[in-house]
Amino acid sequence: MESDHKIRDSHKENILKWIYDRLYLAFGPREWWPADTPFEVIVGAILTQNTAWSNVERAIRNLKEEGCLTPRGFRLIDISRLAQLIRSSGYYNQKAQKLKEFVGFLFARYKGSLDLMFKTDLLILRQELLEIKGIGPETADSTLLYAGNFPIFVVDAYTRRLLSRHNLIGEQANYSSIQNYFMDNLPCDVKLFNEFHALIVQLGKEICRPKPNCAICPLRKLEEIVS
DNA sequence: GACCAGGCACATC
DNA sequence: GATGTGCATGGT
Repeated sequence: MESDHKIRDSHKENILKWIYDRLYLAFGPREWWPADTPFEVIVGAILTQNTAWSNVERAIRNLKEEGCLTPRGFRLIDISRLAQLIRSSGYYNQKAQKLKEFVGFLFARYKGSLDLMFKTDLLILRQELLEIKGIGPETADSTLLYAGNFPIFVVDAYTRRLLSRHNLIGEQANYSSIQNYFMDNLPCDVKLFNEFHALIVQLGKEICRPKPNCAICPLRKLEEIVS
């Protein structure tokens, strides 16, 4: 029984390694997250919720031009002005509120310092982030991995789609079960988690979304090894 | 003009 | 616990 699990687990491990290798070969290092500072990563993670990244880029550009893309800048800026600057990212009233919630937390708990915040134990900090209104599991994990360099796997719509399309997870799989699928079957490595998630997003954006084109998909032979 | 995009909170049953 | 709904812009 236990050996059955081991066989299954090593199979999963091999599939994940296979997927990673193919994606890395196809797309190369992604060098994520596309941002200049950890704070910009967090802001981008909130702004990209259910929104195309191109819409977020415009918002980030506005924030930089305004010179307010810092914890202190966000603390001081009027929320209606903030909403106006991030308008292109959609849901701008909600997102302005979320950004204010986050910096409110950052100052109340960590004196406005991300360095201090990221000195906290991973699981404790993750829980704290999840308690902030507007930060759910994906935003929390993006923050932890891409801004804080913590070894945690980010699950998003692309990840879910990839696994369910290839029948690697059930229809009903929730966030943490998908996250565990990766983290239980991969070495716990920040660089690997960073690169893998970025590659999955690249696959979704470049190959699957524009027009599903299996002929050029780097994973087109996946079915053959998933048996 | 419909449909989609790197979610999340909240209401209702 | 599952399911539905509001939030909103810009690209295809």
